[in-house]
Amino acid sequence: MNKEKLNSVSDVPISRTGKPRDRIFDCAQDLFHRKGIRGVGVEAIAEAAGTSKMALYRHFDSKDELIIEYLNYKGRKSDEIWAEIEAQNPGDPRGQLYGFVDKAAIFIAEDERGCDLANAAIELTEQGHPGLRVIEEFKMRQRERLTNLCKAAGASQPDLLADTLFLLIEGARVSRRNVGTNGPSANLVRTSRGVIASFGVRSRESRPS
Amino acid sequence: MNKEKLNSVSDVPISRTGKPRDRIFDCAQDLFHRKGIRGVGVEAIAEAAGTSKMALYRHFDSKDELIIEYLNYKGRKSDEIWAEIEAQNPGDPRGQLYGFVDKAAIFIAEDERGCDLANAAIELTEQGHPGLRVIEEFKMRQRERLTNLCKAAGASQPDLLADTLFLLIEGARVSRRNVGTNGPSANLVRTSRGVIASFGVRSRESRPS
DNA sequence: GCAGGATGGTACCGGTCGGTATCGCTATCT
DNA sequence: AGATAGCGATACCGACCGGTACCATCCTGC
Repeated sequence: MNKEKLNSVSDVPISRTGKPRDRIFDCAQDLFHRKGIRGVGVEAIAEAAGTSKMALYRHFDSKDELIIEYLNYKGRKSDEIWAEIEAQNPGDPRGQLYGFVDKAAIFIAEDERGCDLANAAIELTEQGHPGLRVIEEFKMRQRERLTNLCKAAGASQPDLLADTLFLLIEGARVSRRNVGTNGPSANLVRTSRGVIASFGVRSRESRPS
Repeated sequence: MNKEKLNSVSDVPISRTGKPRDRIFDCAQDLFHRKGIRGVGVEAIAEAAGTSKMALYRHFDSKDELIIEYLNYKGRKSDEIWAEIEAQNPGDPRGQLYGFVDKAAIFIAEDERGCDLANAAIELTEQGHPGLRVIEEFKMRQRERLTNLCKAAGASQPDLLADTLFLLIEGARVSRRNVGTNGPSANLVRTSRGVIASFGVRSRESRPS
């Protein structure tokens, strides 16, 4: 149970410039991601941001507020990716659907920590924690968006296809953490493409075996 | 960040009988499951088991050792379920495959906390923590077992089918926690049966639409 | 019946937790 | 130039963290 020291080389603060509030949040966001919400204390956040605990509490009422902002931030980042996919395949829902899977696979391969929202939900064991609502709402939005995309792509059973893809991606993210890059998550693209095709949605460029 | 009090009604100790070591482990196992590894202190475990911290440290060298034993225990419990499925469908790999999915769905619906091994992997952010090895080995074994089952059932691409099911189930477990019972995890059986069928494995009793 | 080991209780260690009070400094605005 | 507000630092609060020392009791095996 050795607590990891703060002073290790990899723990150099991310942001030493900009307004204190931004620096604090940047560091909080990064530390929450890497060490988990319960694995980081407010003191460590303040120190990483090159400031003091008091300055932190001048901008955030409590650690919980920092957590909520962290969760909303991660949700926003994810929304940006959706917009990006749409921009890359304008007016082409099938392309967007395949693009969504490809993008997810890349993100999963790159980040060993998995989904920050899902991780937070596991750490927030306090019943009725306000963060849980944020997470649930985000995931529901994600599911709905995926369903709409499947509908637009002309899938035979759009709701079922959307949930299948949702589960596959969600599973790949946690599996990436548990079993590593060579585990089942490595097959996310193959398996997703197969499922999409089996629901009657064919991509133009590639055809799954 | 209000720490939940130990004295709440739902926190009555699970086991007050039996040998101290067993009582301690029973309580540790239950508390780890409900509040997460980092959410429970050794003192709380000892208290729940109706004993003292010293007694705990007489049986376990450290909290880490307790964690390792917890992880191994959860792995063993899961192995028992495999044996159960085999016993219920002797010599019938196709039945076992469908039985596996059904069983997984039931477990997911019943337990909102998801997979304890996966949850632990998220909480164990200390790099190279011995528990991570236990988790990885278990998940690898699970994957291999599922692959063998898919082979025996005569699936067209057993490795790919196994990984697809693996990801679906893993995803359903975390989704159950994030979005609740009515989320995508509710469709685990439908979606899994569809995938199994699309790999050329038909069940006798039911035929997915 | 007696010895030895396991048990439970209490107090303690240094350290961290989330959160607060009080400094003196400095940058900005008028 | 003077008022104001944000700032960094330090010390502190009660509580808990993982882990240890010590001691009185109690149950067991011989």
